[in-house]
Amino acid sequence: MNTSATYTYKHPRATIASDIVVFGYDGYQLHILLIERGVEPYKGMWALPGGFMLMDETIEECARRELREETSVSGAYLRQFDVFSDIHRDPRGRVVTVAFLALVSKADYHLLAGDDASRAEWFVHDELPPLAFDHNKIINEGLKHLRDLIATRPVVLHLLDKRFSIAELQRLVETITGEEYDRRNFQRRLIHSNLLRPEGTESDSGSRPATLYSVRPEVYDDSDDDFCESQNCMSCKPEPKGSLPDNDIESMQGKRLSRAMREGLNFFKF
Amino acid sequence: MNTSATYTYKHPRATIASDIVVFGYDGYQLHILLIERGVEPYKGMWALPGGFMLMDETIEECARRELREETSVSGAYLRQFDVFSDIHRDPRGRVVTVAFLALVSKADYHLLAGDDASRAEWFVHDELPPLAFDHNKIINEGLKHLRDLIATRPVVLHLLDKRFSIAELQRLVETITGEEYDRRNFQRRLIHSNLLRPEGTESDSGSRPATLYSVRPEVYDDSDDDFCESQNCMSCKPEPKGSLPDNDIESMQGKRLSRAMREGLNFFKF
DNA sequence: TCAAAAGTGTTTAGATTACACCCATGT
DNA sequence: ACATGGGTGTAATCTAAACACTTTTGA
Repeated sequence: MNTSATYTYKHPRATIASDIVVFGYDGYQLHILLIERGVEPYKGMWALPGGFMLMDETIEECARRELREETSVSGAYLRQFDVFSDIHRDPRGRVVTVAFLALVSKADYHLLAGDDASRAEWFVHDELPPLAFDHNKIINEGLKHLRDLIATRPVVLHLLDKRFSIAELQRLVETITGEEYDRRNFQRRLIHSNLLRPEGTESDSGSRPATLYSVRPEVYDDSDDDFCESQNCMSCKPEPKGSLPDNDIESMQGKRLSRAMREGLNFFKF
Repeated sequence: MNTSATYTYKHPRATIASDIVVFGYDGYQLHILLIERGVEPYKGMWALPGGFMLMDETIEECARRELREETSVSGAYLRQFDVFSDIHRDPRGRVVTVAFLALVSKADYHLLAGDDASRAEWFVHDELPPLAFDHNKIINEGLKHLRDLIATRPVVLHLLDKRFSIAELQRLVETITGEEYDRRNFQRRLIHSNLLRPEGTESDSGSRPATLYSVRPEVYDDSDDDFCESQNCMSCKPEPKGSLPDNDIESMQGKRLSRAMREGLNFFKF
């Protein structure tokens, strides 16, 4: 834009930015997406994708744009989770950053560094390099938030590939919550949950191939970046009234489902 | 300060503010604290307490300061819950606001309007006057957040007076969640929860006086504006090892407590 | 002695856990 | 045929909901 223009105000103002903690899952390990900074400060160091808010965009739009520009990731599930405003958190001056969480399947993206980023790479979530700014703190809070979220909403599903096995999902939930669950109970719970639709089977594998599932599209409604608030969310309606999808509730060995199950919520609070 | 000084930057900047949704409970109804604006814009209209962030304070400090200056409320439980950044949300220009939740017992405060506020008053949470800016939206999100929070953390306890009856607590939980619970089950659950300590009884009442309780101080640790993360939180330790407080778990009619109960979490998800 | 709200005990439906077992595949 | 992980059935345990009943106060 205009490089010589300046902007003058009666009171000092901080700068507003967004930083995004992008979680990616590959069926085995939870990763975090980092960029190598191409400009000062902290040039050459790893950092979270993010950047300054423009005057004609909301902070959500800012997060989405920066993510796209710096890493080529687009269309991800995004959710604001905290604000960091320590006075000296940025050597350039007063910068207040709004932290976002993004959840994607690693398989969905080919990373392409751009803009202020000279590289963009996935790191296993607990093997991170030294980070610029207070990004370590931001990531820690992001992990905490993800743990909280998983107990309330089926957000983890965003981390899975289009088609996935229940074992993959279990590994994911276990790394996030830090607990272990009985393989067999976990399986039954999910198969009967009405959240998933079977869709083919694994190829190779050295053992019996697992059934692959996809998430019933009605389960999430991202229009508001939130779950289960649409009228069409079958998993959320107490009584679907009409005929049920494949997994007929009543046909299941005569056992009834828990309320939590029927509602498709509170899934991963084991 | 210096009234003629100006501040010049190379890029345009938004202003950062905080707004606080203060919830107050009086044993019967949930209230929200509003101020009458004493300055333009929206002069004379009701609004949330809040204001611009200064350069030498964090956004949390800003929220606390504005709350004190405009309403004289101090020492409340405060928690950031959302950021509002719509481009035209403030007629004065681009203002991004960080929304906070505050939880207090109405009895603890004598309101005293000050600063930009000409009046400060409590309103029943579902009988609010027309509000300035997008404050209606902020309050709605605040209520949603409170509902989410209550299922995860025992935050409601902050809304109660030092000493309270279980009936008061039940009314509170019911207005927040919008559900009704069996009085007797609710009672037992809480009495056996290990969260409360009996402390005298109600006076007058027209019927059998209720036992009053106070919250065991170990239950919350506000140092980080968060619960149950201190080493001293007895309710959170899986096995307190030593001797238990009054409410000995094993002595309770031989019935064991649920994990949720023992941990003192997930209390109000009925 | 009655109304009104506090508080206790017990039953039962149903949800979760633990675990034995069978199945399908590659080597 | 055996190792490996996928998937099913079921008994035992635990939890939460429903509700009858007793207690304590003021009028």
